[in-house]
Amino acid sequence: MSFEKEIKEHFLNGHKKYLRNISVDCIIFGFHDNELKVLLLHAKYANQWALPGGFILQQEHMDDAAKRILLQRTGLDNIFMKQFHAFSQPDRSTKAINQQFLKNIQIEIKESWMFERFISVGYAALVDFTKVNPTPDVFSTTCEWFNIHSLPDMLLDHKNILTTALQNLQSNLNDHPVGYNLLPAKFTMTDLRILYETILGRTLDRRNFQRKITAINILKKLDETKKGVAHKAPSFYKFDLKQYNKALKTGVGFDL
Amino acid sequence: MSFEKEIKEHFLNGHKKYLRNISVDCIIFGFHDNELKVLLLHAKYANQWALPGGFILQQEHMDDAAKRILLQRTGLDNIFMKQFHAFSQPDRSTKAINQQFLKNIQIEIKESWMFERFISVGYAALVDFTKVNPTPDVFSTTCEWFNIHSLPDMLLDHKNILTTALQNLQSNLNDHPVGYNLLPAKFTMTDLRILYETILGRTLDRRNFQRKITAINILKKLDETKKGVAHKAPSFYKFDLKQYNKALKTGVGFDL
DNA sequence: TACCAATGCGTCAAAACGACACAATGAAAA
DNA sequence: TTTTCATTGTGTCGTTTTGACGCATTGGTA
Repeated sequence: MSFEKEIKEHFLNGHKKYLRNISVDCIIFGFHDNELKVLLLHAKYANQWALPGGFILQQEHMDDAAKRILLQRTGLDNIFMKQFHAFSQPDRSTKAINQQFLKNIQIEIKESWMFERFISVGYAALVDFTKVNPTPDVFSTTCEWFNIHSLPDMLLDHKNILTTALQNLQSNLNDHPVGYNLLPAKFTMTDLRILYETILGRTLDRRNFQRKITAINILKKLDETKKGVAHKAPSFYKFDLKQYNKALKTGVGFDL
Repeated sequence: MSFEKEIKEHFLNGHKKYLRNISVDCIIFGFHDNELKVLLLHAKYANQWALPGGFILQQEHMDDAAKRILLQRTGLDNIFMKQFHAFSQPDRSTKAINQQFLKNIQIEIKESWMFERFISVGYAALVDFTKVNPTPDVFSTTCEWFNIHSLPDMLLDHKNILTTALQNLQSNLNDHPVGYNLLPAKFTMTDLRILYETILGRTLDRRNFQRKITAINILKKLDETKKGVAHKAPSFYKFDLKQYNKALKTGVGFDL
């Protein structure tokens, strides 16, 4: 199917394939160069950046829709995603943007489910930056990482969604471990601490952090040390996946 | 408009008034006789109990839809409600129940937006039991309070939604104060503690509870004491609403 | 070979916590 | 009227947790 035909089909008959008035937006966090980053798409012609998003198939669980979108944008599978909020301001409509989009590719459509208001449910994911292959969707030109402290102008309420996701991540940090998808398989204690510091936006005492994080028993210290670093060689750690997942579910009660 | 006409209009043209494929369910908690209760509706003909729910008007914020539903079922206004989760299993459809409902009132409708799948967003409210005037909707026969420990069979996944709401309430209890809508304006320390114990499902040390709850500074001790009680007359307290709301927003970090 | 920055482990005082003691209260019982 | 007694208000005490920081060790680098 040609691009034009595909778009036309989506605008005219997409509502048979997808649920109406509801969409999913994904906040895909990555960690690189000691910076927390988020993956954004550049919407064609709108000249604005947007969260990767999509719709829910008629017979699809919303969690699966979010994972499908993540897979399409990053190539990553089997990533833990968490729904955090539904955004429902009455003016959440991309009608004008979609009409401009259609005008630019010279397709004329009068009525479409895509012109209606959408309630969007936000899903957050934490992924390994290095494993991601950023792939734009048909409505976008590029797909890029942004440092969460230098975000561009964004579509609709997407910046608000992103901020909410970040706050959610921060407030969950005390009860739920973080890092499995964000760090390489082997990492140093400093790597992990800097990840926590980056998410929280403040420094943590190196020695107290080590005491607390080891106390919750989600780490395995390896015999191996990091080579080729100046000064004392730090030990490598890896996550005890069984304990890690247990902690994810039941929660750990520790304060950083 | 007659009942039949109203129903027919709702099934045939409701999708012009409301958003499609998305609904709101309200978990309305009340506190009475030292028991945590929840308000349920008895669905006509389905012979099952259900959460009070409804749909979102085309130009309405979902939060407002939840408040509108709460007002209609309880007569209460200005109550703090919080969205806690969106439920999206593909089999969330009341098609069979709605068709049975229509058959019983002898209305024949082939196609309707009401037969489609709905994603439902759960909202929780904590209300003053004594101020509630339970009012069933057009799809229900009665509206009653149930102790959360003796719930009846419920429609679809409503029991799961309710359980999730309760867990949410419990896990928020450490960070956010509770009680303003659940207790009378003046209450004793024991009243408040029993509320906390009821929500958490476990006992709390009377003296330590008092120490901790006073530490977060949301209470004002009144000069008045409770009259007509056997044994020592306890002081009345009321919430310092300014501090209470501040604590609701920013969170208090205390462990019970 | 000396330097030096980062690591790993430990210390210590202050605060928080759980468990519990005890006097004060005031309606009910004797 | 006096005694009883469940409940309240406040305080104690030993333990644990917390935050802040000291210091010897390590291993590449100057």
